[in-house]
Amino acid sequence: MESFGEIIKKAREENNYFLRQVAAELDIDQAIISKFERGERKPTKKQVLKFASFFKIDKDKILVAWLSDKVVYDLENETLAEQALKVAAKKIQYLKSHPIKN
Amino acid sequence: MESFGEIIKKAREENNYFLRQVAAELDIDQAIISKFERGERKPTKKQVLKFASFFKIDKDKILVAWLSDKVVYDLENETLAEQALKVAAKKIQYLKSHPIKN
DNA sequence: AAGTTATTTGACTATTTTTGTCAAAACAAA
DNA sequence: TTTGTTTTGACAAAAATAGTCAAATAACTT
Repeated sequence: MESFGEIIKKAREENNYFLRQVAAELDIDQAIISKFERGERKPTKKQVLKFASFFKIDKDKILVAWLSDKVVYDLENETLAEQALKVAAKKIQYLKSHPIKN
Repeated sequence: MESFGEIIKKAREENNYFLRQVAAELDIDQAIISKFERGERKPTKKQVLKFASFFKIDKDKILVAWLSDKVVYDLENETLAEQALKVAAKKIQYLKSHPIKN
């Protein structure tokens, strides 16, 4: 149940990298990575995948962390968050069973 | 499990309004309302509440529809949607039990 | 079918939000 | 203090979202 930021910070520390080094490797400003780690900014999907491949983090794991962070962001400070999640689950279920829309 | 658009379209039709009239009442361009009804655009929270009060729709109901639409939007086309939702639920649960952050 | 009214579409602009860059401040280790 | 790392914040750039409007389309009505 980790956040994206926790995952990449842990990975960075376990692999003994400085922000500067990761920044150079991934070509992302180190200030931004610092913000990612602390959840102050949210990465793009492309950036998420860069981290996954560099640190060899399971793609699904990191994507789930990232996606769920986005959802949490949408719902935080909303008292109806839980209800909304349940309804969202049903809607997604529905969309899955009913093929495409276009 | 309705979407925001379905709710307001139904309300408009049941109350026998033309888009033009709702647009005038709520001071929202009718083209935009047309797009709301068909899910082509997403309203702001303020707009959602305008609709609720004008049509006397239960606030919670319409807000849940709106919030869940947003979540669905975040997750659509993502195969990990269900997993992300579950994790998001846990995270929100956690945030609720653990007071404020600031 | 023609005329009238309602809805939808799309091009355009404006506004807001998000993203990236950079240097300086703050922090940590020695 | 000196050196090295991380964090912060101001700013610019870019992208996403929102609003406006007129014309096209669709739906009624006669």
